[in-house]
Amino acid sequence: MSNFETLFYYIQETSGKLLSEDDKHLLMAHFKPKKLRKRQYFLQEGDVCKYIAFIVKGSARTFTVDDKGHEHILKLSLENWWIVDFESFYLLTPSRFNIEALENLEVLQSTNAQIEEFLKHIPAFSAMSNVISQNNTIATQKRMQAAMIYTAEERYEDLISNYPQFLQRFPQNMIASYLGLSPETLSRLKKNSFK
Amino acid sequence: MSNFETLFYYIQETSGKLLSEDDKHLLMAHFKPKKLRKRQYFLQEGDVCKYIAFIVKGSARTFTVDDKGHEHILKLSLENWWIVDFESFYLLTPSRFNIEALENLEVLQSTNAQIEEFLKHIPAFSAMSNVISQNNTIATQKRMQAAMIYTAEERYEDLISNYPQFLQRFPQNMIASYLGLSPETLSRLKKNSFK
DNA sequence: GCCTTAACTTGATCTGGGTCAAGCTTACTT
DNA sequence: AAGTAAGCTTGACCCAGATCAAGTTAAGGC
Repeated sequence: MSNFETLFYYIQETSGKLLSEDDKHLLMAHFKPKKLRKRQYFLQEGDVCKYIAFIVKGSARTFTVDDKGHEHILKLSLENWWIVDFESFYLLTPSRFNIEALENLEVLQSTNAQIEEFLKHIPAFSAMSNVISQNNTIATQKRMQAAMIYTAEERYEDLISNYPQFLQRFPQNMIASYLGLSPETLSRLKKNSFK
Repeated sequence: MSNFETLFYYIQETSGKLLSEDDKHLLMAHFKPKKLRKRQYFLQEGDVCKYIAFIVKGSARTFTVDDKGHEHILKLSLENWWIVDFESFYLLTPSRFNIEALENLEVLQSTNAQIEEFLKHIPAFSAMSNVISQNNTIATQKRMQAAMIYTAEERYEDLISNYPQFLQRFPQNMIASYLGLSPETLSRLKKNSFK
């Protein structure tokens, strides 16, 4: 499956609508393939996030660095996910986040102006956008709740059942940071859960 | 200003578009005014959230109860906010949340099916919906980040500068729960910040 | 206006998870 | 294949914020 076929398939699956040939040509004209090597940055703190990108292959992390120089991972992303800092992308403000490739990364990227065009002219794209924002609202609410109520151990078990791929694809210290834990705590927690 | 005028004004302000007379009639036909007395529930855990409501007057809290019987407030809502559990509302699943009036509450409520109609037929409504979901995405991302990085004190100061009305309208123990703190901790924290 | 209940404060103590440090393992580099 | 770096584990210690308890203030109900 080519990069674009992956995107087309994703849009149709998510929206429940078909793309016409015209739709596909429009998407192909305005989504640009881009490759990043492991450790390269898709977005750097302080820059405006000009692009939104669809991951065709590889993985990435979105993180901030606090005053003490500690990194905090807010999001881990795999194939068929979007990477972007929405705040910066919509409002054109400098981003507070970094987005870094954790493996060699292949994406299809586009700008805000072009996305507006897609939303206006491609019904499947606009339906997809609604579905995503709906899912997103639900997921963040859940994660919020999880962060408030659950202990470290419960959050780890939650991750295992909701995103088992993460354990294969991301090093443990990244998972720890994503869960808001120190690497040491996650290590100990795993040991105890097998007793 | 009548209940509906408040809603019309809100939609126009948020969307940046005007409502036609037809639009207004459609809204008036399908948003039902409802009053709840202080302590009454708009939504109870386990029920499906059939309505979304626009607060015309009063305030509410969205909270869950954990295994130990402790309440956790996820959201505090005032005039010109919406109350709903999106997950339950969209997916028709039983809600894990309670939504309770903290003051006598006047809302305008509508169902999922009717909202779909508004989105289809009223451009200002659909634009408003996009703006809200955009703001929502940004706000939750910020709150997520805040929860991961900031100390209790920093989160409290953040609340003071972002939502100063909250201090007037909500009792301190509710604010503590919203911030993920025990009432005792918030009390101590306030004392120290005035030293 | 009195009484009950809810909200807030203050102190004493406890604990989950962080921090620091050192050793161990796995995996890229050249 | 050896060398170096990155990731993981384990132990000792520490601290922010929770919990428990008791007293104080404020506010709704009749």
